[in-house]
This record gives sequence, C-alpha cells and structure tokens, in this order.
Amino acid sequence: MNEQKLVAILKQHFGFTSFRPGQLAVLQSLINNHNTLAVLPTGAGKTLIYQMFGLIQRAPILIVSPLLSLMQDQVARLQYLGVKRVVAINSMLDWQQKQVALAHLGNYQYIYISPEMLANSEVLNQVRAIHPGLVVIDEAHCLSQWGPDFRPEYLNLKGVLDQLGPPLTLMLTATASRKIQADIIAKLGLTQPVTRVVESIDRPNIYLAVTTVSDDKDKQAALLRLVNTIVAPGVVYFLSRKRANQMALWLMEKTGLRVAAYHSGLSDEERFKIQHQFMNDQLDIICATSAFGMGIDKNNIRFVIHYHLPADLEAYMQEIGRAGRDGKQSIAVLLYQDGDESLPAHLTVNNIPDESIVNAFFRNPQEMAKLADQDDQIRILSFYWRHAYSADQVNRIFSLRVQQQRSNIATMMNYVHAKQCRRKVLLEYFDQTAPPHTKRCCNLHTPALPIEGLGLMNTVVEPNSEPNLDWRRVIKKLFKNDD
DNA sequence: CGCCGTATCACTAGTGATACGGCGGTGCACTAGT
Repeated sequence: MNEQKLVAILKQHFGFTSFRPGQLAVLQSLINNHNTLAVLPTGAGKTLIYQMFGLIQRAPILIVSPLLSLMQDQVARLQYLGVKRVVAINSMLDWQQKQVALAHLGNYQYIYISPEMLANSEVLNQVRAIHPGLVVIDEAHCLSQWGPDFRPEYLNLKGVLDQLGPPLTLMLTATASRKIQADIIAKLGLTQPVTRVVESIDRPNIYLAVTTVSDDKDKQAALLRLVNTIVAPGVVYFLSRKRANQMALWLMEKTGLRVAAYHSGLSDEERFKIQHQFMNDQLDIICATSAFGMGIDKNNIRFVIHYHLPADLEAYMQEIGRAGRDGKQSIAVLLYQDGDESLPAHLTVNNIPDESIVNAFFRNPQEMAKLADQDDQIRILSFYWRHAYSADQVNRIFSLRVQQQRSNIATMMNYVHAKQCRRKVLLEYFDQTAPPHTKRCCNLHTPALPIEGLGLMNTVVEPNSEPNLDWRRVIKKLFKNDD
C-alpha cells in the first residue's frame, strides 16, 4: 500500500493530514508482514499505528498491556472515538463477564490483555481460536525490566506467540537502548529479522541538571529552593514511599502549594483521585515513587526532580520524559548526595534471590511453591520451576541479572559525574546523537541552575496580595496523608 | 548496604555521644474468610 493511500485513510478516519515521525514506517513494515520494534517518544501516536492497521487488515488485534489502568484508559479512549468492538480481558471483569467476553472474543477487534491473563490456558485457547492478525506488546521495555524477577509471566509471552502461530508482532516502547531492544526480541523468541523503527527520543525542551548536595538537610533545602522557584506543576521522584509521604507533607507546609504523595501503598481510589486532581491542575506537585507515571498524559508538567537516584538510565529517561509534553521549556533536576547509589543497589541487586535461596527452593520445590503467596522471591522461583528451569539455569539468570543491575547503576553514576554534555551522555546510551551543547541544554559548566534564563521562574507573590491558596483543602490534605 | 530514628547511658538535669534495630519499588490474578 503506498503512502498516498495511507495518508488518505489517515485523513478520512482520523482527520490528520500527515503522519508523525515513525508512524508511516511502522505501518508500512507491518503491512509488509514484518515483525517490528518501534522506539517512539511519548506522544508520537503509537495507538494510532495499530488502530490504523486494524482498519486496513480487519483482523483482531491483541494488545498486551502491563497495567490495568492503561487498558481501561485505552478502551475508554477508543470507545470515545467511536470504536465499539474493544474489550479488556483482566481481573476487573467478574467471572460471568469474563466468560461472556471470552465466548464472544471473535466479535472484538481490539483486545487488551495482561501477560498474566495470557498464562491462563483457557484464555489462551480462546485467543488462539480467533487468529489475531497482530499482537502488540505495549510498553515493551517491561518485558526486559520486569520479566526476570518481578513479573515472570512476561517471559511466558514467547510461548504465547508460539502457540498463536506465531503471529505478526509489534513491540512498542519510548525508551530502549540497543541492548534492551535486543533483549526484548530475544525474550519473545523472535527468530525472523525484526524491523526496527527508532526515532529520536531527545527532548530538547527539557533542561538537564544534576545538583550535588552534601547531606540530607542540604538536599531538602535544595528541593525546597527548586520547588519555590520553578513554576508548577511538577513531580518529585523518590525510591521510598515513606519518604514520599514525609516530603509531601513537608513541602505543603513550607510552600503552601498543593502537594500529594503517590505510591502503591495507597488504595486504588486514592491513587485515581490524586492522579485526576493532578491532571486537572488541582494539585501542584506529586511526590511519587516509580508507581507514578506510565499512562500519565499531562502535557504541562514543568519540572521533574529526583530526590533519589533511579536504578538505570531507562527509568530516568522515562521519568523525566513526563515533563514538557507540550513542548514548552521544562527542567529535570537530579539531586545527588555521595553514596546515594546504595539505595537503588539494594532495591535491585539485593532483592534477587541468591544462590542459597534458589538452591533451598529447588531442594524441595513442591513444598516451597505452596508458599508463593507469602513471598515475592518464592513466587518468582515457583514460576521458573513450573516452567521446567533447573536450579543452575535460574542461578545463571539471576547472576546475569545482578551483573546487569550493577552495571546499570554504574551507568547512572556516569551520568551524575558527567564531565561532558549530559544530553550527550544520555543520548549516547540510547545509541543516539545529541545536538550541539548550548546554554539551554544542561548545567555542565554552571553548578547553579540558570533558571532565570529558562523562563521557568515562579511569579513572585506581592507582599500585600493574598496567596492563591484554599486552606481548607490544604488542611484536609494534611490530615488525610498521615500514612 | 547505609541511613534514620529511637534507646540508653553519662553526668549531674538537659544535652550529647554512642549503639542498635528496622527499613528500603514496581503489579497482575485469585482465593479464603468475613
């Protein structure tokens, strides 16, 4: 199918006169029946690609998605656009709804599903029966990042694809180095050559800064200074829920801004509420763990500050990439204190079962597997055991994983201590070329942040004017967040 | 592993030094017992 024809379909069904970068190349690759891996920045219109492919091929499309909330959003969005034959198969359906949906699976054109649900043989049989014309792995980096030691069902997708044919496969992500790309392809067991469509993931409107502080007090002071200076809304990332809670309260007290914490310790209702308040500009700052982000499509986030060091540059890129979606000047500041790397090291490396645990498990796997509900490590080990891995194989997987995580943190530290342009360091990690360094690029030669020059200054409140603040709301919040 | 908060002791009554224990992220699905 030629470009003119595709543009005509684009115009007729979506009202756009031209494709965004990457969309056409991915679409043409799929039409030519090539498995495709697309690295496209957020906002590039990834959904449109498979939606349009669905229009052309008229075959069911299976979209593997990591989060329930993402599935719900996508389903709602398609339905809003007038696409009715769309469904999400997940635990939000009750038993009866699930049976009905599975029995009529052939009626749907877009089927959203979790990797865990695809591990259910009854579900997989139904999916196989409708012969999907395309399987989309959305947020495909999860396969690499979550598969080995957090959500092993992601590793099961290789078997799922085998059972389905294998079908034409599209892997979508916004951040994947060449190494991660190769890992995604390998973990899916794709042997045919894969077409890669990689667009620039540079975000020139995000100023990159690292501020080194001497201790925690100093770090808090730096955070407060930034939050008081830079115009909201913004996100502050933490590696600890407790810290996120504390700092949300503290920032609210110190600044009078509307601040809330967001992490997996909150109920679904609270998370939903906070996310939507932030979306609607009813909150200025979110103090979050990595639970906050995927699927957040707020375009006016002006700053992303890291209070703790992320475990790898992929995570960092994902998190700072949430700033400045509207293209306006934004800023990413990483606050670093000597030794900060030990926390991400702990959370990654030290949580991977060591040899003694693996060996103990495999000495009595049947009994141990019964405890899978009580312990995350046992749960992962049970997965490998059920899938006929030996203790040796598992030990090898984990030891490689530990090495990888250590090297990821080292790479992160490379960014922190960069002696050259930070954007260059960041983009080179993703095998991309950075534009020439300018003053508006990063704080390489300027330890103090030139925020003035960036036009991100908060408007100063006149001494006599009332601060724009609803105290009742603030007080209500203060007493609500004492987790 | 390294940080933080609390406990304990010392010495002479409120503060400081040291020791020690606990803590630290991400999500799906399913089930048992209320």
